[in-house]
Amino acid sequence: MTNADTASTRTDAPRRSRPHGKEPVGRERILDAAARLFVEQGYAATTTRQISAAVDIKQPSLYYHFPNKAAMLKELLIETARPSIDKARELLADTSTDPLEQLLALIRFDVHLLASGPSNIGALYLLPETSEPMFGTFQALRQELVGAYGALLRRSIAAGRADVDDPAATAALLFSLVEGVILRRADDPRLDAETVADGIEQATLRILAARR
Amino acid sequence: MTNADTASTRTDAPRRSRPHGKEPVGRERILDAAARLFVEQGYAATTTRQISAAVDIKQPSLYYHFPNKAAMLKELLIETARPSIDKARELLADTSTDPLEQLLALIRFDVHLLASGPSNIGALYLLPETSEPMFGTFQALRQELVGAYGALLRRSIAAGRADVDDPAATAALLFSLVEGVILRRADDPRLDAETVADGIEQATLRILAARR
DNA sequence: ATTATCTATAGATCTATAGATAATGC
DNA sequence: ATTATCTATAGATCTATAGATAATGC
Repeated sequence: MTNADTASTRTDAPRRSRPHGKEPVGRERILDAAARLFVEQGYAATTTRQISAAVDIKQPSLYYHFPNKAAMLKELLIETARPSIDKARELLADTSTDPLEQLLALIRFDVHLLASGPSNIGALYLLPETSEPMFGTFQALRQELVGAYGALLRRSIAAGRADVDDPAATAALLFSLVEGVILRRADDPRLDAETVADGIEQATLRILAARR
Repeated sequence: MTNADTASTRTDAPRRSRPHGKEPVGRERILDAAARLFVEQGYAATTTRQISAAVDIKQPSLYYHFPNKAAMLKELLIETARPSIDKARELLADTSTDPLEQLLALIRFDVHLLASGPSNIGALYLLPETSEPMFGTFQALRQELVGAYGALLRRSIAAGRADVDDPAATAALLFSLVEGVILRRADDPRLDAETVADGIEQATLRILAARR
């Protein structure tokens, strides 16, 4: 990661070998292809051969980049959840801002993440395989995110910015409202992220009996 | 299906043969076992051998009851969606009742369906395989249900019982709020159906700026 | 005769490993 | 020497069909 002393040419791309006259495929392109296929067909129904064909290499060549198929899904799950987690931690650390606005910001951030990008990447979260112990790191991150919704909601209530009966249940409900974007996008792939975010923000304000 | 003239004994169970001294397994028990496995492991990851073992028969014996594995999922999807569809049609046909109360009744009905029962049966809806053309009948039923949410919401607005900007988007949002129960139940298997239904009803009333 | 099962198995995969090899960078 | 690929293949499935057979109901 420390390539400060390699900044010699115009490009800062890592210098790698290029066998057979082509650029090496690299983990990223493989993960992109795997993500698309996992989302469309599911994890178990996607074969390593399909993934390799999508990036134009032979099936066993995948194993140079990943120890096994599950490692691809694991990396995808964690990398997809990472931005939300980072955002949540950042917001939680800042106690000088209106917590209701922070909660709304986190919700908008997550909605954009789920409603943007070429494929419905959030659908990875819905794969039945994600509940297997091997993906525990991802599950923990997702629970941390639910926890952040709860914490920001409790702070909002304490600040007199929101009024709900059961904060924990409401946090879970808001979270499922956000993740529901995955389902809505599956039903209608042309959903506009901004429009959906507006609608969910509006609904959130009403659910919390809040106004800005 | 016409067994009116077979009502001779105390039991009205269909008379079937019982090979090997045991009761025949029957489609229902096979479907129950398949549902549980599909929900836990996913469709593709569940083998016909696992299903047959769960009902204590050999793998090829399944093919006496079903032409193939997909037929099991197809029947499960349609049968699981059926009660909601029936309820929705019944409500839509009755134009003499307050549409807001009808919408709330449909929502409660669906929440109970998704939050009750021993296994998270609604998780079948989230399987990536459901989007394949072979399950088009199920997809159509599910869209009919979304349509019913929209119709009842528009009637509620027309009756001055609800106030929202974008009825179609709000209907989709409410629907995803209800289906979100599947995700919440996956996170916390001990969820109480009645409590969840109360919370979602409360949230719905606020989202619609309605009161009873 | 019908129902519901069984055994045996064909044929088609699928994941992952072993070992060879070509291009690259030092 | 290292990187990133390839070919060949082992070993383990997995779905579905064919054909036999035992229990049942008429």
